[in-house]
Amino acid sequence: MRPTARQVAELANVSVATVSYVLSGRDRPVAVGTRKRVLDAARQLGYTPDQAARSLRRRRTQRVCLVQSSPGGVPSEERLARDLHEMADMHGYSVITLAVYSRARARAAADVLRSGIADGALVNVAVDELVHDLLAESAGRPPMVVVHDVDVPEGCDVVRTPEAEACAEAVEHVLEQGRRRIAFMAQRHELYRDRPVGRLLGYTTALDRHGVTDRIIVSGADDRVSAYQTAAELLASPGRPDAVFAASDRAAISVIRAARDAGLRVPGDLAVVGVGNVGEGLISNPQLSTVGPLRHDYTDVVRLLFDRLQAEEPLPAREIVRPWTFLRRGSS
Amino acid sequence: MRPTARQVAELANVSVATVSYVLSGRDRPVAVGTRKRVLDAARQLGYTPDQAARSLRRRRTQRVCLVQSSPGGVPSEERLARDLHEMADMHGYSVITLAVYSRARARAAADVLRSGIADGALVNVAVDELVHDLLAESAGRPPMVVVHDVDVPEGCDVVRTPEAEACAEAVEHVLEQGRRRIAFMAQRHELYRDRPVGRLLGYTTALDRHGVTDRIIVSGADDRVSAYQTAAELLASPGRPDAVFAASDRAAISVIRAARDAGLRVPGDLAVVGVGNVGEGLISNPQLSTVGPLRHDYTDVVRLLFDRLQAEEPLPAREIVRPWTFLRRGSS
DNA sequence: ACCTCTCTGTTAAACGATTAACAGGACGGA
DNA sequence: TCCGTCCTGTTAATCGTTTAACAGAGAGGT
Repeated sequence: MRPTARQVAELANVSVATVSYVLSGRDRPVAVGTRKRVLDAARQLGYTPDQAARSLRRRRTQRVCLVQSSPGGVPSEERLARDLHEMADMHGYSVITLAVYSRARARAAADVLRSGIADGALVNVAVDELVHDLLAESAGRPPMVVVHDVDVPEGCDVVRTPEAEACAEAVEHVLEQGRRRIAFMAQRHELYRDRPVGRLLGYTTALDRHGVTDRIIVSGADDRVSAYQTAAELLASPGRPDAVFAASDRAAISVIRAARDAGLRVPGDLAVVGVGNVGEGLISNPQLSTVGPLRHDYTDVVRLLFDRLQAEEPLPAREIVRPWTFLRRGSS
Repeated sequence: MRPTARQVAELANVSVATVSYVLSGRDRPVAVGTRKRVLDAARQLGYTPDQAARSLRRRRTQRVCLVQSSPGGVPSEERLARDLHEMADMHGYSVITLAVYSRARARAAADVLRSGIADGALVNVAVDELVHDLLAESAGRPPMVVVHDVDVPEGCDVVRTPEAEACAEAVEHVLEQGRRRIAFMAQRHELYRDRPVGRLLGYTTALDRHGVTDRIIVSGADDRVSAYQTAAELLASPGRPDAVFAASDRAAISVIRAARDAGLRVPGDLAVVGVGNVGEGLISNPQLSTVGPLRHDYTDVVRLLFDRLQAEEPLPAREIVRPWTFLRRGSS
């Protein structure tokens, strides 16, 4: 059996209250001799306060929740996870990860959050429906920071990213090079929507503006291997495109590889643009043109959450806009 | 304030015990009419049982902990995380992620685990010291599954991977091609040990067996970009190697790129072998020779943990060996 | 009529920590 | 001497849920 505060108290010859005052890090004064006896006893027994009991009483779990489409994932999510973990460690919080990849899971996750498993949540899910299911009936508890372009309930902060406009800029750039057969390689979730969103929206917007009606939309941007295969097929087809705008950098890099393996010159025969501004784009050959955030770290986003956790009284809803930009490099 | 069982009980005109019997999913019989009243009241109030209170009373958290070097990370860890999340979801568990990247963090993580934050843990940390710090004084609570070649205390399962032998095989393969200037690109943690371990051990073993004394050990296998830079420098140096054994596939792929960008033929001028057998190796040009696991999923490992959680009485310690093999492909 | 079951609900004691309220001693000032 | 204050420790209520133990009402057998 794990040792309890009671056993520490008996060994140190004090009451459990005193044990708690010594170990809970509150500012209740305790005589140095007593404090030492308690600390020694605690060490001797290997005592660590029970989290469940502490959470129940304090009404704080010292945990934050990261809600993602998948555990791990693309580099940008990885960075978000890292920044969250780092700040959590600094503040003595643990991180609980919820993977939300279906509506059923989204509803389950909403329940889990409502059950008080964490003091706050950082929601980084791209799909509208899933975000809605998560937020429905949440009524701002626990407080959340939502990284998505969506209406949030009271008690939530939101981080918006105007991806579409930056993507449109990138596509217009290749249009201005005179290219007309421009393909878009989409992420799966973009294809199953009633209207274009995000990166796909940027693509269609740019084509609309230039009066180009020819649309070549393929899937494959979700992982490297399927991106390569899709690109290989696309480039071998009769109406081969002269530009590919891929919804992720890792996909775009696969497109470059497929193009070179097919004997095409980049950007001569084929312009390639990715999304994400990942470091890997700098070591591809040629270097990858990309659309991405101006800042790579998510400390501002994470701080939003911890500000709310630290605050004594409810904070007003806040909003962050993370600007994106088009970076022309060698591949276009 | 969140609704409690007490409020549900009042609304349904029953006692809190009955509410608990209805909602906790135990097999205590409750009359259908009563059950319905309780369910209706719970739904109406949006009631979800408080996790902290439930955990305290049941002495189970319904949580498992994943301890990793970094949140997210390399593809193989990603797969482990995914498999863990999937099985956790199936069993109604949540996953809590602990990032352990220093001894201080390892000790902190050990405390957190001892505080009963989760019912069990899956430890996937490569560095000996960190694993030791984690397991020290743990005394098998909570039960853990350790993916590392280490002695584990009672109540822990261990998953061993004979990486070194498979890596030696790969290096011997390039030795048999007559190559003698074979470089090893290491992960950071391998370089700060008093004796060679894992992949580095395989490398030195193979060279020893063939009487080759020439050792070229560089770092850079931790991420793509530094791998590329390290390789570019290495290949431009006077005593250029004729083979590179990289401790990860992503690093190896960067080496191939660097070689081709430097005008070298692979495998003619330079043989390249990676570690991990990642899907990306199949779309590189040439395809990447690699050392890796025969099976890619970690369901067997994850099951080890959940068997232990499900078991009524303590289970005997178990051990899994995950075989590795050398896969010769185009790059060597 | 009486006893025994079964069925279904309630009472109340945990679980282990936190913390408001209290208490006793020491000390100093008037 | 008396009173107020500070210092340090204890008592006991509380957080919300679970669950063992109990209790009352019918049913059914003898």
